[in-house]
Amino acid sequence: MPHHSILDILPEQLRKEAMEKIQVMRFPSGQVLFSAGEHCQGLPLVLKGSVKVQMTGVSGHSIVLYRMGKDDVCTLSIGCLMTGRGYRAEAVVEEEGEAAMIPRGVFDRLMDQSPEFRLGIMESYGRRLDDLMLLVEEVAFHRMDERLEEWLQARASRGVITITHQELAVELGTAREVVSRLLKELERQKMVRLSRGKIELTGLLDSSVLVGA
Amino acid sequence: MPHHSILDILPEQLRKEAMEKIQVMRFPSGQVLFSAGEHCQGLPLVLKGSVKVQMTGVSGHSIVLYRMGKDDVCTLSIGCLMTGRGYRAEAVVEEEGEAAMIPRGVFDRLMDQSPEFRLGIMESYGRRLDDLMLLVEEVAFHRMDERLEEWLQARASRGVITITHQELAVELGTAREVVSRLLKELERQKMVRLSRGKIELTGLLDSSVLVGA
DNA sequence: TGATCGTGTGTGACTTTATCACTGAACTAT
DNA sequence: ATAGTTCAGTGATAAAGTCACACACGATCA
Repeated sequence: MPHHSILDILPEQLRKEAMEKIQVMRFPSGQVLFSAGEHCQGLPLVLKGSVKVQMTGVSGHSIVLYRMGKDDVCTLSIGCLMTGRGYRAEAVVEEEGEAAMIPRGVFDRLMDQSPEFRLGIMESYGRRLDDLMLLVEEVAFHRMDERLEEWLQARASRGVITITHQELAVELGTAREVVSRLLKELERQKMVRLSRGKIELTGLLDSSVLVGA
Repeated sequence: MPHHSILDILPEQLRKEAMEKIQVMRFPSGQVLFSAGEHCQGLPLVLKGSVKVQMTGVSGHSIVLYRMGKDDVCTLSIGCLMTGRGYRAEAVVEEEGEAAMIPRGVFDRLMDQSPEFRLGIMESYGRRLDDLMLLVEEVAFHRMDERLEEWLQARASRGVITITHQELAVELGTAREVVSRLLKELERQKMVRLSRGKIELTGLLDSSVLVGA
């Protein structure tokens, strides 16, 4: 029995009807849920796990746009579902999990019948828009060293992160060399310890702590 | 009698009801429709003119996120309307025009009653999301000289553009000095002629013409 | 008809980031 | 152990961002 905040708020009758037509899919870490150009079959609701959405530019470079986790709705799919256009980005599973697929017909019906469902969808859209606006500002105006430190902090203020420099470069939308150099500098400052495919955070001092003091 | 594609497709009955509660506002060039932090009173539908939406980062720098023109819906307002949060960006009128303001109650009713209206709203969201995704890619991976040339081309492939370097910098999300230098370089290449507050395009050769040949 | 002031533009010096080209180190599979 | 693959480090150079300041243009006012 799939649980998702946007389904749980539905009135009993509608929820039951919807449940019957919803398929739950499991996805292993690393699986590509959809890639650029593909067409959308239904609206995925993330029940468990985490998925990153990234796009690759004409330049061939990629950047991570946002992540989806439990109780998220795949906002991108809504647009593709309603307009029939293909995806512009791709979604890759980071942490294995499962999603409920809402077929087009059920989606239309829920949008029509349930103000709660509509609100959920609109909120999801609003959040994505916000995320992207913030990302634009981040990419356009923030220094790479600060962005890298923030990323590391957000991921784990202490402990070991398993990621390659290349993947980290995609997270930040920069080049692998840049990440390597910045990390080396952090290592010289004793803030991290580096090894192949791993970054150990040892003494990252969040600069905002100093500034905000 | 206001005309807007999302209203014109409504069934007669609903359209009439809506029209009664909609206020049409005129706005002069330069007017700020809303700014960051403000709360939203209703959903603006652009009937005429053009509006640019820009945000200012913590750094103090600004960047233009997208533009709205005839038949556009102010997507940002939807989110603010439904969640009650304040705007994160600001909207400035570029070309004087007018907008129809849909009050919250009418918006809710239209969303509830009209699949056509819903589709229009969702399409609008989808387009914005696409715009922003493209912008992220553009900002993260494209060279400034190319972006500048593209911007000039898109604006007017020939003729005089009235804009300051500072404003152009905000369009591209960069610094004024960078724009000044790139423009000077274009002037040396006889592609533009510069004067205070004006850029005359003389012989801009779109590189895509050459590449695509 | 200058003098003055606000705004826009030009530019040097320097830092940060991106790109290119390559080396070597670390894991994997045989 | 060896060969192949993926990751990481680094020098050289170009592009872009930052800082500081000079100057140019146009409006206004005495």
